[in-house]
Amino acid sequence: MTNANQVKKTGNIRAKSQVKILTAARTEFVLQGYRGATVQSIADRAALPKANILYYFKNKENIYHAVLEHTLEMWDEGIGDIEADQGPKVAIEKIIEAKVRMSFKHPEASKIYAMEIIQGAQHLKDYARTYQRQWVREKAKLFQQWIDKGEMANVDPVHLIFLIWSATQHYADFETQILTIMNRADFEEDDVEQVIAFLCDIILRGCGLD
Amino acid sequence: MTNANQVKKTGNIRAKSQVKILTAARTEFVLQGYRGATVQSIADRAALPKANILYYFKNKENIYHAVLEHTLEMWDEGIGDIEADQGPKVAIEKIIEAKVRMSFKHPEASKIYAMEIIQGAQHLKDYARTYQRQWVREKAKLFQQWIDKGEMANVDPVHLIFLIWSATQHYADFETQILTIMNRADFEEDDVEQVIAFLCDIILRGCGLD
DNA sequence: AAGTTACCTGACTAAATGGTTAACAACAAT
DNA sequence: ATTGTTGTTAACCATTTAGTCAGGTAACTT
Repeated sequence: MTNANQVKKTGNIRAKSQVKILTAARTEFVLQGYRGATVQSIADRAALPKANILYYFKNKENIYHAVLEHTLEMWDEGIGDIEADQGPKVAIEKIIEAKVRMSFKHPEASKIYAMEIIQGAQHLKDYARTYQRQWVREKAKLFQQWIDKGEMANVDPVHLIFLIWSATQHYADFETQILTIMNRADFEEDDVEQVIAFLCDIILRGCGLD
Repeated sequence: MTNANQVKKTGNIRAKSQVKILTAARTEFVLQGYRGATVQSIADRAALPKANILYYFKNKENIYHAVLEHTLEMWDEGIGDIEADQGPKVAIEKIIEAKVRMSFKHPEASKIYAMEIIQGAQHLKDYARTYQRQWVREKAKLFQQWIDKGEMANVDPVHLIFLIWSATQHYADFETQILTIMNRADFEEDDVEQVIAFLCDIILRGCGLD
């Protein structure tokens, strides 16, 4: 067997185990919080002995960091990028759609991130904490240009972004509450489209874009 | 000394200690989560010996329940009630203003509640879990009547309430992130009014109420 | 003054937890 | 076959944690 194959094979075991562990860990961290999730509980959920978990990850904090990192990557990929030439309507629609789809597809990722921020972002490195500042500044600048050109109502662009973020993430983070209020056991396919339609409708009109 | 005075005096010690403990506990629960907050850390923050904490509260779960209950009471008091005869514009303004003020005044309460919901509301009793269903149903009914009378745009009332909740709570729960993005150390008086104005402006217009 | 109640706390314990180690198993390369 | 690498895991340990308890003090009542 070639060296490449060997790397691939061992890499597979490693990768598979890590995915199993991280998946279990993500769930445990959401359900129990950082301190409440024990290495043992993660091991149980992953159906692996505890020592095996600590063979692949030096320690608990490492597991959490890996989960967090994965979450941030997902956020980065999932958030639709917008450009100046497409106009405010398409831009807002793209952001709303991307974020709503992410919320329904990866609620746990959103929850982990939310809990981290709520608790003061103690585990986030500085670059991760300030990363979004640049993102918001850039997008806000675009919105401001559209406002200056009279292409949309004069609303504070930064707060507009907060509004879109909060409204979309809400469906992930407060899943439990929303399902209770809607008297449902689970979300269905239609819900995603309905939420996208609702938010686009009201926010676009709110921006004078109907 | 009369019996009433005795009750008052001892009651004061009890009440004072409990407030001190609950205040410390709330902060610890926010910063460290339920499992991460230790009785010792609460004791340290309250500047009391650990055994004293457990004199006033049977156990850790009891402390948490007391904190949660206090949070729910605050939510109940703080949320402005709306009525049919005032029309949709005033109603929405009242809800937004009440919730934004609460978010800026008691961010910790909002955070505790948010974390509890995110983690699946494991500590909330059934009546607390379903309490808001009735609240939302009632208010949604009002909105629907206004829609039917053509007094506001045809937007889903339930999702409208979710939108208002999420947008307002965001300023409490994601305080850390918002401050980082706005490059600020703290919120100021003006911010509250500005957020209220922004949200009323965009949401009212979104509901066809400008 | 004596008794009763509320309040306070250092010292302790049993259980849980994160992490280590040492021995072993699978397997590929030489 | 031997050697080295990777994966596996039971047993173990030091520390932390929630909660108990016994012995106190202070305040109030009679």
